[in-house]
Parts: sequence; structure tokens; C-alpha cells
Amino acid sequence: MEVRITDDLDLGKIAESGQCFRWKRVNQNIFRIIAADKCVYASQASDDLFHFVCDEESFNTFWYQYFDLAESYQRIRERISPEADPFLWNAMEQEKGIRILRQDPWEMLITSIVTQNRNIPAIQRSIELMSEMCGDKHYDSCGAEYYSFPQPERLAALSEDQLNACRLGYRSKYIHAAAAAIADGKFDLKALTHTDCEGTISQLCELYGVGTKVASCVALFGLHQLDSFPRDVWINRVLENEYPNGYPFTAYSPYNGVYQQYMFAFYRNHSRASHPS
DNA sequence: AGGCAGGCTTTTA
DNA sequence: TAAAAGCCTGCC
Repeated sequence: MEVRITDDLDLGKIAESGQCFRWKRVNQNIFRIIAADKCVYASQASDDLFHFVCDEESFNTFWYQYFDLAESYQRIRERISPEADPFLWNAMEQEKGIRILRQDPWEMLITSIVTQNRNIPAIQRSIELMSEMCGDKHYDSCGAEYYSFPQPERLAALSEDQLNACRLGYRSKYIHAAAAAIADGKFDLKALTHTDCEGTISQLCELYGVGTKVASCVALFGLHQLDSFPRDVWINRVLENEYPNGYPFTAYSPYNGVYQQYMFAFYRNHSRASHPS
């Protein structure tokens, strides 16, 4: 179906934003997107014209939420003037089109653990291997198979050898511990829906293998806590180089996590271009 | 107590 | 060979 979306949305920028690892660019402008037990082909004809290979009901009941289309990211951007914060303003101009997807908390917990100390291709491979190993098989609109992300019980039941086969490295024990805690009901992700950002992060940090960075990513990408501000190596460089006198977290609340995404994407794209290796 | 160095699997560039 | 959306352990 054709959809006109006037608020910020750039599929290519979201695909490269580092928040989703089950998007695959199948050609110049078509993406195959897997989320929950669903799969859709999406393409962008212009700034505001999109094509989704699904029916209207599926779009309205699932993908509309997934893309967080009820939120205006333009409005969030416009809270910052170029005079007040030229660096952030410029980063937003460059990276306009990024949104914070509403992804599954459980999937984001495991995915965020997998991201530790790894680059994107390696992350994607581990996630696909886990999904093929114990996710459910489905068929997309082209008749091609895909696997949903594994349920906690299935992942918790994997042997050490099976986890190693997913190329998880030292993260295997973290994955197992997290999956077991969720599967056994010792940790309740759903309960965090009604917890504030700070409380969410501190509770997630109680899980073995989950530190502040991973917890912040789960809060932002899985629980849609838009004020959660993950600090990774790139953002630390931003804070050091661009905000030596401090960053205005209070003024930018409750959207610190959204602004973080623009700065993260901007710095990564620009350092790679300016430091060819 | 709280901060910090070292180690960790594997892949990628 | 270093770096990659880090975290745990042990030492001070």
C-alpha cells in the first residue's frame, strides 16, 4: 500500500542508525524489515511517499506503532534553535529522518547485550544465527522464509555449544543469564513499562552482563524511554569535543535519547569520512 | 567505598 | 593489528 508520511522518516538513515539489526537492504531503495513475528518490504519514493508491501490493517495495527508515527520528530527537532546549540542543530539537519522505533523489549535486551564491543555486520550475524537456531519459521510476501526472534524459553534452553555457534563470544554467558532470568520470571520486563527512566536503567543493570550503556539502549529502543541517553565511545567523543563545559541534559529532557541519536549518527558518519583507514 | 587496569570472543577493515 | 553502540573481576 502507498502511504504519505509528512513527518521525518528516512528509511536509509534508520537502517544505519544502529538501533535495529534485522533490516536488510535488498536493493537500492527497498528494505526487508523483520519485527516480532512479522516481515514487511518497505521503500521510499520521496521524502514523504512510501510503499509498504502489506495490507492496510497490518499497517495500521502494527507498522504504524513500530515506526512511532503518532510522534512528531519534527516538533522534537524544532525545540532546539541553531543559535542555542549549533552543533546539535547541524547534526539534526544532516540526520533528519531518524526516528526511535518501538521495538520489543525482550529482543532489545538480548540485542543490546550482543552489541558489546562489536561492529554492525557481526551483530547482525549473531542475531540471525540465534533466530535461525530457535526462532519460529515464517514466510514473507515473496514466499521467502524468515525467522522471528527467539522466545526467552527457547534461548535459555540453548546449550553452550549452540550459543558458541552463534558467534557470541564471551557474551554467551550474559545471553544465557538474561534469557534464563526472563524465562523463569525472575525478571519482569513488562513491569518496567510503568517505571521512570532512571529506575528502569538501574533495574536492568541488575542483570548479569548488563551495564549502564546496554540498559540505556534497552530503555530507549525497547521501552521507548525517549529521555534515556546511552553513552558509548562515540557519544563520549561528542561530549568531550563539542560540550567541554557540560551538556544541557535538563533543558533537553524529556527527549535526550532522541537528540543522542542524531549526534551519534552524525559523529559516526563524519569521523569515518574524515579518518579514512 | 569507589575508581581503574586488564581481560574477554570474534569479526571487520 | 587495532578497533568494534562494554562489562566483569580483582586490586588498590
